[in-house]
Amino acid sequence: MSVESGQSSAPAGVDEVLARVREAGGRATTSRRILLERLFAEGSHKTAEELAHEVQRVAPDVHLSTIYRNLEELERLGVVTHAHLGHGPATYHLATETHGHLSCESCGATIEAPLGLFDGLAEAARASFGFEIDPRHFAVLGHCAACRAREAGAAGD
Amino acid sequence: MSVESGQSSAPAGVDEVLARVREAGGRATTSRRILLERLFAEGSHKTAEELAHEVQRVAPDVHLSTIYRNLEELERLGVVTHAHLGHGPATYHLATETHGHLSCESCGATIEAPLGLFDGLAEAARASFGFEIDPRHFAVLGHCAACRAREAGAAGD
DNA sequence: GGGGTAATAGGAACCGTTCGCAACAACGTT
DNA sequence: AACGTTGTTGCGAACGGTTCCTATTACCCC
Repeated sequence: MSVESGQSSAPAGVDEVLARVREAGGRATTSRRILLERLFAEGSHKTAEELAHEVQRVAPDVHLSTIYRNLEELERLGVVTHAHLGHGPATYHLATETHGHLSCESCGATIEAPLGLFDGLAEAARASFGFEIDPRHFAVLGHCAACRAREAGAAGD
Repeated sequence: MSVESGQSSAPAGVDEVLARVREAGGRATTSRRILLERLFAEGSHKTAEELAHEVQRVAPDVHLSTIYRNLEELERLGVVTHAHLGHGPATYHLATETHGHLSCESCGATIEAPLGLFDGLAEAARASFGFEIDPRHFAVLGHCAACRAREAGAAGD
């Protein structure tokens, strides 16, 4: 059971995505192009607002709601995914970057973990409940090494 | 490393909790008592709004913000915890009921999983990143057996 | 039972996100 | 290259969930 319904492998560039957008009956608008450029630029886990600011540096009139709408559409096309890393806004990144998330409840740091890390839980959940976990959409919370050290040392807990 | 910091074991009844509230300089108000009665009544994973409705059946003037404030206070005292089971509002339950959560992205069903289920992931995360997971606060999302069967059959995916 | 103060009702404010609408602009057609 | 179609945009209002503010209430200690 692999993930291959509809869109084959994810496109490697802005123009390819825009071509796909047009195939789907959409239009290659400037705001969409600029947003895609930002998404293809390095640095994952950007919130809609961060992306909006980046886009607005180039095209100041692009509205936040446009960012949301475009992200939604790109997600529908399988180009983009979002992840919830804890409280606060969702973060968006290219669907090509596939990984799970570990997010520190103390400092907010996020670890991108290979999906293999979750195999143990995946098997256990499958065996016990027939439940198939997906560690990509919601992060698994906890405490990172640094914060654990700090907390253990300080509180004497 | 067990969980035993601060407050010893959780109290077993409304009055014990109220006693603890008073010890901490708080007051045993009626809204607080009624809320606690609702929390000790069976049925976990209630949202603040659901609890508000239940409380208001007895005391119609209790305001939602009061519910939130009391839940916050009770959480500070270690009596109550909340969990995020996906999108939507947080759910609250007594801190005595300790378990992780598996939540279905398709149907929203929530499985209360014994913490042992997460041992595999816990070890892997510890070994790879020094990260200590906490599966209680945020659910691990995925797809439950029923939805998987339905989706596999229907979509032919 | 009176005084000090924690807690309350009520509502406004907040954040992240979605929606409705009139104006716009991308694209295929001519 | 102008045209019409219609997907898209900007804008603001609305939304759900939660927190904050303020005057008033009611607990509790004495």
